[in-house]
Amino acid sequence: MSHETPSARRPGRPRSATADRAILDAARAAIAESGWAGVTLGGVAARAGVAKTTLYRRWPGKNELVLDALADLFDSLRLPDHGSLARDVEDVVLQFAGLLREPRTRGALMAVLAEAAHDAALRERIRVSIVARQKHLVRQGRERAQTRGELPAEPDAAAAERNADMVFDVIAGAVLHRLLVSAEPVTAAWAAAFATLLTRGLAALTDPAGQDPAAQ
Amino acid sequence: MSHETPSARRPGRPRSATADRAILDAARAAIAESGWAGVTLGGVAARAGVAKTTLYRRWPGKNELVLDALADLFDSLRLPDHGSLARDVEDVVLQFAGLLREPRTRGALMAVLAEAAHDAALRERIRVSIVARQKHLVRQGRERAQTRGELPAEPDAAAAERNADMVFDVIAGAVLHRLLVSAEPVTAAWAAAFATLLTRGLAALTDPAGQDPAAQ
DNA sequence: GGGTTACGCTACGGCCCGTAGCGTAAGTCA
DNA sequence: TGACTTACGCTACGGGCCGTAGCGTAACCC
Repeated sequence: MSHETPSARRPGRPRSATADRAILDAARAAIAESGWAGVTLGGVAARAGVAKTTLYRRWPGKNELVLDALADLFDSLRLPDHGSLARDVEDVVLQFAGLLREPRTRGALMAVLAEAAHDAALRERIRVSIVARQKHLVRQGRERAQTRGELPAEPDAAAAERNADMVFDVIAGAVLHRLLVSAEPVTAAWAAAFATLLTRGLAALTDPAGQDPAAQ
Repeated sequence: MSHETPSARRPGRPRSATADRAILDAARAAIAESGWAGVTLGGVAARAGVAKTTLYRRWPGKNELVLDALADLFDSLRLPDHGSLARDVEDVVLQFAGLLREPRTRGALMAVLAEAAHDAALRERIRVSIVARQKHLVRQGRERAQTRGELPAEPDAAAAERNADMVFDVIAGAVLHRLLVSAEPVTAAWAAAFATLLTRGLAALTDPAGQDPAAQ
Protein backbone atom coordinates (compact mmCIF):
# COMPACT_ATOMS: atom_id res chain seq x y z
CA MET A 1 0.00 0.00 0.00
CA SER A 2 2.41 2.63 1.15
CA HIS A 3 5.42 0.36 0.98
CA GLU A 4 8.11 0.89 -1.59
CA THR A 5 7.62 -1.19 -4.69
CA PRO A 6 10.92 -3.01 -5.19
CA SER A 7 11.79 -1.42 -8.50
CA ALA A 8 15.20 -3.07 -8.32
CA ARG A 9 14.72 -6.62 -7.27
CA ARG A 10 16.64 -7.33 -4.12
CA PRO A 11 18.28 -10.62 -3.33
CA GLY A 12 16.79 -12.99 -0.82
CA ARG A 13 13.31 -14.26 -0.30
CA PRO A 14 10.71 -11.73 -1.43
CA ARG A 15 7.84 -10.65 0.76
CA SER A 16 4.69 -12.61 0.28
CA ALA A 17 2.06 -10.50 -1.42
CA THR A 18 -0.48 -13.09 -0.35
CA ALA A 19 0.36 -12.45 3.27
CA ASP A 20 -0.07 -8.73 2.75
CA ARG A 21 -3.58 -9.16 1.48
CA ALA A 22 -4.44 -11.76 4.07
CA ILE A 23 -3.32 -9.46 6.86
CA LEU A 24 -5.26 -6.45 5.59
CA ASP A 25 -8.36 -8.56 5.08
CA ALA A 26 -8.02 -9.98 8.56
CA ALA A 27 -7.60 -6.50 9.97
CA ARG A 28 -10.75 -5.29 8.23
CA ALA A 29 -12.65 -8.29 9.50
CA ALA A 30 -11.43 -7.73 13.02
CA ILE A 31 -12.45 -4.08 12.85
CA ALA A 32 -15.89 -5.01 11.58
CA GLU A 33 -16.34 -7.54 14.35
CA SER A 34 -15.05 -5.87 17.44
CA GLY A 35 -14.12 -2.31 16.61
CA TRP A 36 -10.89 -0.58 17.39
CA ALA A 37 -10.48 -1.89 20.89
CA GLY A 38 -11.12 -5.39 19.68
CA VAL A 39 -8.30 -5.36 17.19
CA THR A 40 -5.21 -7.03 18.63
CA LEU A 41 -2.19 -7.62 16.49
CA GLY A 42 -1.98 -11.13 17.81
CA GLY A 43 -5.54 -11.76 16.80
CA VAL A 44 -5.09 -10.32 13.33
CA ALA A 45 -2.01 -12.45 12.80
CA ALA A 46 -3.80 -15.60 13.88
CA ARG A 47 -6.79 -14.83 11.70
CA ALA A 48 -4.56 -14.14 8.71
CA GLY A 49 -2.67 -17.40 9.24
CA VAL A 50 0.53 -15.49 9.76
CA ALA A 51 3.05 -15.21 12.55
CA LYS A 52 2.76 -12.16 14.74
CA THR A 53 6.36 -11.29 14.02
CA THR A 54 5.62 -11.08 10.30
CA LEU A 55 3.11 -8.42 11.10
CA TYR A 56 5.59 -6.38 13.07
CA ARG A 57 8.10 -6.68 10.26
CA ARG A 58 5.75 -4.74 7.96
CA TRP A 59 3.89 -2.28 10.11
CA PRO A 60 5.22 -0.23 13.00
CA GLY A 61 2.06 -0.71 15.01
CA LYS A 62 -1.67 -0.98 15.22
CA ASN A 63 -2.34 2.53 13.92
CA GLU A 64 -0.51 2.08 10.66
CA LEU A 65 -1.98 -1.33 10.03
CA VAL A 66 -5.55 -0.21 10.56
CA LEU A 67 -4.97 2.90 8.48
CA ASP A 68 -3.77 0.84 5.55
CA ALA A 69 -6.70 -1.47 5.99
CA LEU A 70 -9.09 1.47 5.84
CA ALA A 71 -7.50 3.50 3.07
CA ASP A 72 -8.75 1.27 0.26
CA LEU A 73 -12.34 1.79 1.30
CA PHE A 74 -12.28 5.35 0.06
CA ASP A 75 -10.95 4.45 -3.35
CA SER A 76 -14.41 3.46 -4.43
CA LEU A 77 -15.67 7.06 -4.26
CA ARG A 78 -16.68 8.45 -7.64
CA LEU A 79 -18.00 11.82 -8.76
CA PRO A 80 -20.89 11.17 -11.11
CA ASP A 81 -22.09 13.89 -13.48
CA HIS A 82 -25.68 14.79 -12.69
CA GLY A 83 -25.51 18.08 -14.53
CA SER A 84 -25.36 20.33 -11.47
CA LEU A 85 -22.79 20.81 -8.77
CA ALA A 86 -25.30 20.46 -5.97
CA ARG A 87 -26.53 17.12 -7.27
CA ASP A 88 -22.99 15.87 -7.70
CA VAL A 89 -22.05 16.89 -4.16
CA GLU A 90 -25.18 15.29 -2.83
CA ASP A 91 -24.27 12.03 -4.52
CA VAL A 92 -20.74 11.95 -3.17
CA VAL A 93 -21.94 12.79 0.32
CA LEU A 94 -24.26 9.82 0.25
CA GLN A 95 -21.48 7.59 -1.01
CA PHE A 96 -19.20 8.76 1.75
CA ALA A 97 -21.84 8.22 4.40
CA GLY A 98 -22.45 4.77 2.95
CA LEU A 99 -18.84 3.81 3.49
CA LEU A 100 -19.15 4.79 7.12
CA ARG A 101 -22.49 3.15 7.67
CA GLU A 102 -20.84 0.42 9.72
CA PRO A 103 -20.26 1.85 13.21
CA ARG A 104 -17.12 -0.15 13.72
CA THR A 105 -15.59 1.21 10.57
CA ARG A 106 -16.32 4.69 11.84
CA GLY A 107 -14.71 3.82 15.13
CA ALA A 108 -11.57 2.53 13.54
CA LEU A 109 -11.23 5.62 11.37
CA MET A 110 -11.75 7.95 14.28
CA ALA A 111 -9.31 6.05 16.42
CA VAL A 112 -6.63 6.41 13.80
CA LEU A 113 -7.35 10.11 13.55
CA ALA A 114 -7.13 10.35 17.31
CA GLU A 115 -3.71 8.81 17.43
CA ALA A 116 -2.64 11.08 14.60
CA ALA A 117 -3.24 14.06 16.85
CA HIS A 118 0.01 13.33 18.64
CA ASP A 119 1.85 11.33 16.03
CA ALA A 120 3.24 13.35 13.15
CA ALA A 121 4.37 10.32 11.18
CA LEU A 122 0.91 8.83 11.29
CA ARG A 123 -0.54 12.17 10.30
CA GLU A 124 1.61 12.25 7.21
CA ARG A 125 0.57 8.71 6.40
CA ILE A 126 -3.08 9.73 6.59
CA ARG A 127 -2.47 12.79 4.48
CA VAL A 128 -0.92 10.67 1.76
CA SER A 129 -3.08 7.59 1.75
CA ILE A 130 -6.49 9.19 2.26
CA VAL A 131 -6.65 12.95 1.96
CA ALA A 132 -4.38 13.46 -1.03
CA ARG A 133 -5.78 10.40 -2.72
CA GLN A 134 -9.36 11.68 -2.58
CA LYS A 135 -8.83 15.36 -3.14
CA HIS A 136 -9.06 14.82 -6.88
CA LEU A 137 -12.82 14.53 -6.39
CA VAL A 138 -12.97 18.12 -5.27
CA ARG A 139 -10.85 19.36 -8.16
CA GLN A 140 -12.93 17.40 -10.61
CA GLY A 141 -16.17 18.82 -9.25
CA ARG A 142 -14.85 22.35 -9.38
CA GLU A 143 -13.70 22.00 -12.98
CA ARG A 144 -17.07 20.70 -14.05
CA ALA A 145 -18.88 23.44 -12.20
CA GLN A 146 -16.72 26.11 -13.75
CA THR A 147 -17.23 24.63 -17.20
CA ARG A 148 -20.97 24.71 -16.58
CA GLY A 149 -20.69 28.30 -15.42
CA GLU A 150 -21.95 27.47 -11.94
CA LEU A 151 -18.83 28.79 -10.29
CA PRO A 152 -16.60 31.67 -11.28
CA ALA A 153 -12.95 30.89 -11.89
CA GLU A 154 -10.60 31.66 -9.04
CA PRO A 155 -8.27 34.60 -9.60
CA ASP A 156 -5.13 32.55 -9.07
CA ALA A 157 -3.92 29.05 -8.34
CA ALA A 158 -3.37 29.71 -4.66
CA ALA A 159 -6.96 30.81 -4.18
CA ALA A 160 -8.13 27.76 -6.08
CA GLU A 161 -6.15 25.49 -3.81
CA ARG A 162 -7.43 27.22 -0.68
CA ASN A 163 -10.99 26.80 -1.84
CA ALA A 164 -10.46 23.15 -2.65
CA ASP A 165 -9.08 22.52 0.82
CA MET A 166 -12.01 24.36 2.32
CA VAL A 167 -14.52 22.30 0.40
CA PHE A 168 -12.83 19.09 1.42
CA ASP A 169 -12.82 20.05 5.08
CA VAL A 170 -16.42 21.14 5.04
CA ILE A 171 -17.76 18.07 3.28
CA ALA A 172 -15.79 15.41 5.08
CA GLY A 173 -15.98 17.24 8.37
CA ALA A 174 -19.71 17.78 8.31
CA VAL A 175 -20.48 14.18 7.38
CA LEU A 176 -18.12 12.76 9.97
CA HIS A 177 -19.42 15.07 12.65
CA ARG A 178 -23.03 14.26 11.92
CA LEU A 179 -22.42 10.53 11.89
CA LEU A 180 -20.10 10.41 14.80
CA VAL A 181 -20.65 13.22 17.21
CA SER A 182 -24.28 14.05 16.58
CA ALA A 183 -24.88 10.36 15.92
CA GLU A 184 -27.61 11.04 13.41
CA PRO A 185 -28.02 9.44 10.01
CA VAL A 186 -27.11 11.09 6.72
CA THR A 187 -30.37 10.88 4.86
CA ALA A 188 -31.08 11.89 1.29
CA ALA A 189 -32.84 14.99 2.59
CA TRP A 190 -29.89 15.97 4.72
CA ALA A 191 -27.49 15.45 1.86
CA ALA A 192 -29.63 17.60 -0.40
CA ALA A 193 -29.85 20.42 2.12
CA PHE A 194 -26.15 20.23 2.80
CA ALA A 195 -25.30 20.29 -0.89
CA THR A 196 -27.45 23.37 -1.30
CA LEU A 197 -25.75 25.12 1.58
CA LEU A 198 -22.30 24.27 0.31
CA THR A 199 -22.77 25.16 -3.33
CA ARG A 200 -24.56 28.44 -2.65
CA GLY A 201 -21.99 29.38 -0.08
CA LEU A 202 -19.19 28.41 -2.38
CA ALA A 203 -20.56 30.55 -5.17
CA ALA A 204 -20.63 33.51 -2.79
CA LEU A 205 -17.14 32.71 -1.57
CA THR A 206 -15.63 32.57 -5.02
CA ASP A 207 -17.53 35.60 -6.21
CA PRO A 208 -15.00 38.45 -6.48
CA ALA A 209 -17.61 40.78 -4.99
CA GLY A 210 -18.00 38.41 -2.06
CA GLN A 211 -15.52 39.35 0.61
CA ASP A 212 -11.91 40.24 1.09
CA PRO A 213 -9.86 37.26 -0.04
CA ALA A 214 -6.87 38.10 2.14
CA ALA A 215 -4.46 35.22 1.78
CA GLN A 216 -3.33 33.36 4.87
CA MET B 1 -20.13 16.63 36.58
CA SER B 2 -22.68 14.15 35.44
CA HIS B 3 -23.16 12.55 38.82
CA GLU B 4 -26.35 12.97 40.75
CA THR B 5 -26.22 15.75 43.26
CA PRO B 6 -27.31 14.20 46.55
CA SER B 7 -30.43 16.25 47.02
CA ALA B 8 -31.37 14.04 49.94
CA ARG B 9 -28.29 13.53 52.04
CA ARG B 10 -27.55 9.85 52.32
CA PRO B 11 -26.07 8.23 55.40
CA GLY B 12 -22.46 7.17 55.50
CA ARG B 13 -19.29 8.94 54.56
CA PRO B 14 -19.86 11.38 51.68
CA ARG B 15 -17.75 11.39 48.58
CA SER B 16 -14.84 13.74 48.67
CA ALA B 17 -15.40 16.65 46.30
CA THR B 18 -11.73 17.40 46.64
CA ALA B 19 -10.87 14.01 45.21
CA ASP B 20 -13.21 14.61 42.29
CA ARG B 21 -11.45 17.78 41.31
CA ALA B 22 -8.01 16.30 41.91
CA ILE B 23 -8.78 13.37 39.66
CA LEU B 24 -10.13 15.49 36.80
CA ASP B 25 -7.18 17.84 37.06
CA ALA B 26 -4.80 14.91 37.04
CA ALA B 27 -6.55 13.46 34.01
CA ARG B 28 -6.26 16.73 32.12
CA ALA B 29 -2.61 16.97 33.02
CA ALA B 30 -1.98 13.41 31.89
CA ILE B 31 -3.73 14.09 28.60
CA ALA B 32 -1.68 17.21 28.03
CA GLU B 33 1.52 15.35 28.73
CA SER B 34 1.20 12.08 26.94
CA GLY B 35 -2.01 12.10 24.96
CA TRP B 36 -4.68 9.48 25.00
CA ALA B 37 -2.41 6.47 24.94
CA GLY B 38 -0.40 7.90 27.78
CA VAL B 39 -3.34 8.14 30.13
CA THR B 40 -3.47 5.16 32.46
CA LEU B 41 -5.97 5.02 35.26
CA GLY B 42 -3.26 3.90 37.60
CA GLY B 43 -1.18 6.89 36.64
CA VAL B 44 -4.04 9.34 37.05
CA ALA B 45 -4.82 7.92 40.46
CA ALA B 46 -1.24 8.23 41.60
CA ARG B 47 -0.97 11.77 40.28
CA ALA B 48 -4.20 12.75 42.01
CA GLY B 49 -3.03 11.26 45.29
CA VAL B 50 -5.93 8.85 45.26
CA ALA B 51 -6.27 5.09 45.29
CA LYS B 52 -6.97 3.46 41.95
CA THR B 53 -10.04 1.81 43.38
CA THR B 54 -11.52 5.20 44.22
CA LEU B 55 -11.29 6.06 40.57
CA TYR B 56 -13.11 2.94 39.51
CA ARG B 57 -15.81 3.62 42.04
CA ARG B 58 -16.72 6.85 40.20
CA TRP B 59 -16.10 6.23 36.53
CA PRO B 60 -16.80 3.09 34.55
CA GLY B 61 -13.60 3.45 32.56
CA LYS B 62 -11.06 5.57 30.81
CA ASN B 63 -13.49 6.93 28.21
CA GLU B 64 -15.90 8.40 30.68
CA LEU B 65 -13.19 9.89 32.84
CA VAL B 66 -11.47 11.63 29.95
CA LEU B 67 -14.79 12.85 28.60
CA ASP B 68 -15.68 14.45 31.90
CA ALA B 69 -12.22 15.96 32.04
CA LEU B 70 -12.72 17.51 28.59
CA ALA B 71 -16.31 18.66 28.79
CA ASP B 72 -15.57 21.74 30.87
CA LEU B 73 -13.22 23.09 28.24
CA PHE B 74 -16.07 23.91 25.91
CA ASP B 75 -18.04 25.84 28.48
CA SER B 76 -15.87 28.87 27.87
CA LEU B 77 -17.28 29.37 24.35
CA ARG B 78 -19.22 32.60 23.93
CA LEU B 79 -21.07 34.16 21.01
CA PRO B 80 -20.13 37.83 20.88
CA ASP B 81 -22.25 40.30 18.99
CA HIS B 82 -20.23 41.87 16.18
CA GLY B 83 -23.30 43.09 14.33
CA SER B 84 -23.20 40.51 11.56
CA LEU B 85 -23.71 36.78 11.51
CA ALA B 86 -20.57 36.14 9.52
CA ARG B 87 -18.42 38.05 11.98
CA ASP B 88 -20.01 36.25 14.92
CA VAL B 89 -19.43 32.86 13.32
CA GLU B 90 -15.86 33.79 12.54
CA ASP B 91 -15.27 34.69 16.16
CA VAL B 92 -16.66 31.46 17.53
CA VAL B 93 -14.69 29.42 15.01
CA LEU B 94 -11.49 31.01 16.22
CA GLN B 95 -12.46 30.37 19.82
CA PHE B 96 -13.16 26.75 19.07
CA ALA B 97 -9.89 26.31 17.22
CA GLY B 98 -8.14 27.95 20.13
CA LEU B 99 -9.45 25.34 22.53
CA LEU B 100 -8.05 22.64 20.30
CA ARG B 101 -4.72 24.30 19.74
CA GLU B 102 -3.04 21.79 22.01
CA PRO B 103 -2.51 18.62 19.94
CA ARG B 104 -2.96 16.36 22.93
CA THR B 105 -6.31 17.88 23.74
CA ARG B 106 -7.36 17.19 20.18
CA GLY B 107 -6.15 13.63 20.52
CA ALA B 108 -8.06 13.03 23.69
CA LEU B 109 -11.26 14.43 22.20
CA MET B 110 -10.93 12.38 19.06
CA ALA B 111 -10.16 9.25 21.00
CA VAL B 112 -13.31 9.64 23.03
CA LEU B 113 -15.30 10.16 19.85
CA ALA B 114 -13.69 7.07 18.41
CA GLU B 115 -14.73 4.93 21.32
CA ALA B 116 -18.19 6.39 21.09
CA ALA B 117 -18.56 4.92 17.62
CA HIS B 118 -19.18 1.52 19.17
CA ASP B 119 -20.37 2.47 22.62
CA ALA B 120 -23.89 3.80 22.79
CA ALA B 121 -23.68 4.76 26.45
CA LEU B 122 -20.63 6.87 25.85
CA ARG B 123 -22.30 8.44 22.83
CA GLU B 124 -25.19 9.53 24.98
CA ARG B 125 -22.77 10.92 27.53
CA ILE B 126 -21.10 12.98 24.83
CA ARG B 127 -24.42 14.17 23.48
CA VAL B 128 -25.40 15.43 26.87
CA SER B 129 -22.19 16.86 28.21
CA ILE B 130 -20.85 18.50 25.04
CA VAL B 131 -23.23 18.70 22.09
CA ALA B 132 -26.41 19.65 23.88
CA ARG B 133 -24.53 21.96 26.19
CA GLN B 134 -23.07 23.98 23.30
CA LYS B 135 -25.95 23.97 20.87
CA HIS B 136 -27.36 27.06 22.49
CA LEU B 137 -24.66 29.01 20.65
CA VAL B 138 -26.23 28.09 17.34
CA ARG B 139 -29.72 29.01 18.45
CA GLN B 140 -28.50 32.29 19.84
CA GLY B 141 -26.74 33.15 16.59
CA ARG B 142 -29.78 32.30 14.53
CA GLU B 143 -32.07 34.43 16.65
CA ARG B 144 -29.77 37.42 16.36
CA ALA B 145 -29.42 36.96 12.62
CA GLN B 146 -33.16 36.75 12.17
CA THR B 147 -33.67 39.83 14.29
CA ARG B 148 -31.16 41.66 12.14
CA GLY B 149 -32.94 40.45 9.03
CA GLU B 150 -29.92 38.50 7.81
CA LEU B 151 -31.78 35.22 7.78
CA PRO B 152 -35.42 34.50 6.98
CA ALA B 153 -37.44 32.77 9.67
CA GLU B 154 -37.90 29.05 9.24
CA PRO B 155 -41.42 27.94 8.28
CA ASP B 156 -41.77 25.68 11.30
CA ALA B 157 -39.98 24.50 14.40
CA ALA B 158 -38.86 21.24 12.85
CA ALA B 159 -37.13 23.03 10.00
CA ALA B 160 -35.50 25.37 12.48
CA GLU B 161 -34.17 22.45 14.47
CA ARG B 162 -32.87 20.72 11.34
CA ASN B 163 -31.04 23.84 10.29
CA ALA B 164 -29.53 24.30 13.72
CA ASP B 165 -28.22 20.75 13.67
CA MET B 166 -26.83 21.30 10.21
CA VAL B 167 -25.00 24.43 11.25
CA PHE B 168 -23.55 22.71 14.27
CA ASP B 169 -22.30 19.79 12.21
CA VAL B 170 -20.81 22.01 9.54
CA ILE B 171 -18.99 24.33 11.92
CA ALA B 172 -17.64 21.79 14.36
CA GLY B 173 -16.99 19.26 11.64
CA ALA B 174 -15.08 21.58 9.36
CA VAL B 175 -12.89 22.93 12.14
CA LEU B 176 -12.14 19.48 13.51
CA HIS B 177 -11.42 18.09 10.08
CA ARG B 178 -9.10 20.92 9.18
CA LEU B 179 -7.18 20.70 12.42
CA LEU B 180 -7.05 16.98 12.65
CA VAL B 181 -7.24 15.34 9.29
CA SER B 182 -5.89 18.04 7.04
CA ALA B 183 -3.58 19.05 9.86
CA GLU B 184 -3.59 22.69 8.85
CA PRO B 185 -4.08 25.68 11.13
CA VAL B 186 -7.30 27.63 11.48
CA THR B 187 -6.14 31.13 10.64
CA ALA B 188 -8.14 34.34 10.76
CA ALA B 189 -8.31 34.29 6.97
CA TRP B 190 -9.63 30.74 6.93
CA ALA B 191 -12.21 31.54 9.57
CA ALA B 192 -13.38 34.57 7.59
CA ALA B 193 -13.71 32.60 4.37
CA PHE B 194 -15.49 29.79 6.14
CA ALA B 195 -17.91 32.16 7.84
CA THR B 196 -18.71 33.69 4.47
CA LEU B 197 -19.37 30.31 2.93
CA LEU B 198 -21.57 29.22 5.79
CA THR B 199 -23.66 32.33 6.16
CA ARG B 200 -24.26 32.77 2.44
CA GLY B 201 -25.09 29.12 2.07
CA LEU B 202 -27.37 29.27 5.07
CA ALA B 203 -29.26 32.20 3.68
CA ALA B 204 -29.84 30.25 0.47
CA LEU B 205 -30.84 27.18 2.43
CA THR B 206 -33.41 28.96 4.54
CA ASP B 207 -34.72 30.91 1.59
CA PRO B 208 -38.14 29.45 0.75
CA ALA B 209 -37.22 29.68 -2.95
CA GLY B 210 -34.09 27.70 -2.24
CA GLN B 211 -34.84 24.03 -2.62
CA ASP B 212 -37.34 21.39 -1.60
CA PRO B 213 -37.25 21.16 2.16
CA ALA B 214 -38.53 17.58 2.25
CA ALA B 215 -38.33 16.52 5.86
CA GLN B 216 -36.37 13.46 6.79
C1' DG C 1 26.30 -24.64 -3.99
C1' DG C 2 26.80 -19.71 -0.98
C1' DG C 3 24.58 -15.49 0.22
C1' DT C 4 20.56 -12.93 1.58
C1' DT C 5 16.18 -12.00 3.07
C1' DA C 6 11.54 -13.47 4.74
C1' DC C 7 8.91 -16.59 7.42
C1' DG C 8 6.93 -19.48 11.42
C1' DC C 9 7.35 -20.61 16.01
C1' DT C 10 8.26 -20.16 20.91
C1' DA C 11 9.23 -17.74 24.80
C1' DC C 12 9.70 -13.86 27.57
C1' DG C 13 9.58 -9.26 30.42
C1' DG C 14 6.71 -5.62 30.99
C1' DC C 15 2.72 -2.82 31.45
C1' DC C 16 -1.82 -2.11 32.32
C1' DC C 17 -6.49 -3.51 33.32
C1' DG C 18 -10.21 -4.32 36.52
C1' DT C 19 -11.53 -6.69 40.81
C1' DA C 20 -11.38 -8.63 45.55
C1' DG C 21 -10.50 -8.29 50.26
C1' DC C 22 -9.52 -5.95 54.37
C1' DG C 23 -8.95 -2.48 57.82
C1' DT C 24 -9.88 2.39 58.57
C1' DA C 25 -12.06 7.16 58.17
C1' DA C 26 -16.13 10.10 58.01
C1' DG C 27 -20.37 10.96 58.21
C1' DT C 28 -25.90 9.98 60.05
C1' DC C 29 -29.21 8.50 63.36
C1' DA C 30 -30.96 6.99 67.85
C1' DT D 1 -21.92 7.87 73.20
C1' DG D 2 -22.44 3.91 70.32
C1' DA D 3 -24.48 1.31 66.16
C1' DC D 4 -24.87 1.81 61.31
C1' DT D 5 -23.65 3.05 56.63
C1' DT D 6 -20.81 4.47 53.06
C1' DA D 7 -16.26 5.98 51.15
C1' DC D 8 -11.43 5.55 51.26
C1' DG D 9 -6.48 3.65 51.04
C1' DC D 10 -3.79 -0.20 50.44
C1' DT D 11 -2.27 -4.64 48.74
C1' DA D 12 -2.51 -8.40 45.91
C1' DC D 13 -3.83 -10.94 42.03
C1' DG D 14 -5.21 -13.20 37.34
C1' DG D 15 -5.44 -12.01 32.83
C1' DG D 16 -4.54 -9.84 28.40
C1' DC D 17 -1.82 -7.70 25.19
C1' DC D 18 2.44 -5.54 23.68
C1' DG D 19 6.75 -5.69 21.29
C1' DT D 20 11.15 -8.20 20.92
C1' DA D 21 14.68 -11.93 20.81
C1' DG D 22 16.31 -16.13 19.22
C1' DC D 23 16.30 -20.00 16.35
C1' DG D 24 15.58 -23.08 12.52
C1' DT D 25 13.52 -23.20 7.93
C1' DA D 26 11.90 -21.55 3.26
C1' DA D 27 12.39 -18.89 -0.98
C1' DC D 28 14.92 -16.39 -4.21
C1' DC D 29 19.48 -14.45 -6.66
C1' DC D 30 24.11 -15.25 -8.36
